[in-house]
Amino acid sequence: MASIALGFEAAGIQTKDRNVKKNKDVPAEEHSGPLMADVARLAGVAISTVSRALANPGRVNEKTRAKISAAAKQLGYTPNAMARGLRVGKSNIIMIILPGSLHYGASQIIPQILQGINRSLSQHGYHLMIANLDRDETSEQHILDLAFGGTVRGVIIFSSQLPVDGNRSLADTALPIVSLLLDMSESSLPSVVTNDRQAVRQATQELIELGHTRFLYIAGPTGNYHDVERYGGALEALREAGLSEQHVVRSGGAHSYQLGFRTGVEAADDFARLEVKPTAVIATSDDMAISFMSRVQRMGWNIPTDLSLVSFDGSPVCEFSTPPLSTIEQPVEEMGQAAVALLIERIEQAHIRTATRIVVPSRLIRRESMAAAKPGLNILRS
Amino acid sequence: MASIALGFEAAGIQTKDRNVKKNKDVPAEEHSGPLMADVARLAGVAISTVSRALANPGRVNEKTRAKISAAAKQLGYTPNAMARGLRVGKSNIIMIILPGSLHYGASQIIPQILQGINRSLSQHGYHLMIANLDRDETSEQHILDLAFGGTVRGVIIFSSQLPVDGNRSLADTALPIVSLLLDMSESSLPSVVTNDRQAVRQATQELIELGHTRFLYIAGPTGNYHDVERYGGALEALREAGLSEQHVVRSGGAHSYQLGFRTGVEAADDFARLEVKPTAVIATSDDMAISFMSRVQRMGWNIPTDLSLVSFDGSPVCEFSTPPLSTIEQPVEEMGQAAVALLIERIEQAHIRTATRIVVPSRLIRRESMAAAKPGLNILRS
DNA sequence: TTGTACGCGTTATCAA
DNA sequence: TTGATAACGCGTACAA
Repeated sequence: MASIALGFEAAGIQTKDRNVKKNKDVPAEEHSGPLMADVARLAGVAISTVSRALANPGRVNEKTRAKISAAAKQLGYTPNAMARGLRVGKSNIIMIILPGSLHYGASQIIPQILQGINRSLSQHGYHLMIANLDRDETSEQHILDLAFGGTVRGVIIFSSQLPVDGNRSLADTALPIVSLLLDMSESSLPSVVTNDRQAVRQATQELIELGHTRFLYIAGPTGNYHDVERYGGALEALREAGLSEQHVVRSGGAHSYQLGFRTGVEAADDFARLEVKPTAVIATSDDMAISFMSRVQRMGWNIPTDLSLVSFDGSPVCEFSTPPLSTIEQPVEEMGQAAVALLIERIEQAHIRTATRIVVPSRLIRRESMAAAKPGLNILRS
Repeated sequence: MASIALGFEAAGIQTKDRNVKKNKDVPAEEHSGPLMADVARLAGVAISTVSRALANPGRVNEKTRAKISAAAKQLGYTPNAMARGLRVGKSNIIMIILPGSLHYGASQIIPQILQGINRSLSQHGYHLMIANLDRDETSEQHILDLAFGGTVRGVIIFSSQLPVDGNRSLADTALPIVSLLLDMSESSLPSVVTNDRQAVRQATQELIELGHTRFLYIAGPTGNYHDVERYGGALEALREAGLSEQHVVRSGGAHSYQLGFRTGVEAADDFARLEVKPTAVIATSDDMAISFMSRVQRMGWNIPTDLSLVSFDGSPVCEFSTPPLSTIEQPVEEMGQAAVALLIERIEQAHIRTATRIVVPSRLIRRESMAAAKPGLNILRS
């Protein structure tokens, strides 16, 4: 016991002498921290006992366990993750694949997602590695190296494409994969999504209740999952109200969501050119709504008097535009948590193979940008 | 050669039989991809030759190299990163430590930083792992486990505190560490920063040239590095112009940058209470400026007629506020690249030990929120 | 309950 | 230029 109270060096433990006794084939001395063998020596037990004491504290005598953990603490021992990983054939690193360009303007979904996911993962003892899926070959190779090289234990994918390179495809991995925000459950990937369609439908319904009958829809990239869902939701609401598809004008569709500001600016120009002006605008991202509003206000229109506006994302900044913007807030934190839960379930119970879809509902935040339609205008158009 | 043209299974290579011949102590069959031994067998060479061919292609006969890489490709072989890492005592994972709460409102610095860093790292063959430094013990432990457990090879820190837990402190690591955005070069950490001080000084100078002599400064958390620098810059400009410290009123200081919107709202209230109104406002984040502007506009002040406004961060959304906001854009991408360059230099040439400081200049984007001071008011106050 | 011995998949040394 | 072999640090089946 006395020796345990002593310092690392003072205890006569020569950590370094493991490099002396076999003076051949010594790799670069990078890590060089105390080893399990050092802990064992200091505690006066075998290495395997140390291993057990640290991993299965129950399967070792309480007294020796205490001795060992004291020794470990004294030495500042940290187990080598790669050695453990190699031995058990697992790692505790989760990879999240992000779309190439992260620049989402006002929206904070990416950092929020990372935050939420990382927090959940930490609680379960996992770490988060990020990978960017640019559309070049190198980045796909990197991702596949990570997946097939045993570095990562599971994947959260936040992008539509599964990376492929030569023979290798992420789809062929034995690794658990969960799709986030994008519903890929039909490709048998468990997915965590929000109810884009229903949220837009509800927002449209509210606009209709406010007397609006002519809409401008500012679209995301044509064919994109989110855009299809959101536009579909708007159309559903129109149909329910007995309004034909003629009552909505589409703008946008040419740019990715990353170029939302530009899309909004162009939509404002489209709006200016319309002979029959809509009285309500549904933008599929806050960026679009913000730049659109900025431009149409400059052109002389008043929001919400002339034009109501609602958008998607729930960016905090929407509260401070003039007027404050109504927006559909995505439950980013919860989605991240759900994705992690799904993933960990698959990791720890490998037999689960059925595709799952978890829907975490979005929430409309009503602000001043939504108001009753100008009576005159709508009567004119009906 | 014929066999190389065959498929993996068809070539008679029984990958699995390595589990048969020694039927004891078989770890969980997680990875189970082709091994270097499989490649060697298919190519008809020794394992060590495969290793060389893949790592040092120069030191092996071109003909065998081709044979080996063909076999590797055919099998879809990916080297096991943990085995390699264990052997060479290095990993190729870089950890970035982010502050606990990432929610920065309109600013996009975090995703931009991650993007820039990840891109640079990928080019050098490294991967990025993120760690959140919440102020709880667990997150510090996680970070230290990563650092001392050999998982990571270097650290980029984007937070003021170095994690500590018991005996262990990140400061004691042999790992290369680079500080980003925060100047920690005096604590002998190489740092990549921007010229906060000078950028604010320049912006203040421009305001003075526009005739402004009374300022409201909306502060970040009191004592924070960025705030000290930025406020210092403002004061320097005042002094140069022969204006005393009396000419600037401070607001804020109570909240972190994450609560920038709130800080701005409170600053608007402070502004309303002031008997002598400043004619120019310097906000230390875009969030503060945005919410401040929203509130004072609602109170009836006009920007920029009554009040000029400039802020810090360069959020894209500033272009679309009404009026468009002048803001100091931080060169986030370049800073990330510089940090990576610094880090990799330290990794690959371990002897470098002098602290370095790289300053990447910020750039003022002038927009309509900055205009000439109302002549009357300033004459009144001079 | 503890110790011995072996192997995880790779790289590096040495000899051929 | 290539092949046999010994580590890297840890976990685990088995014997004690």
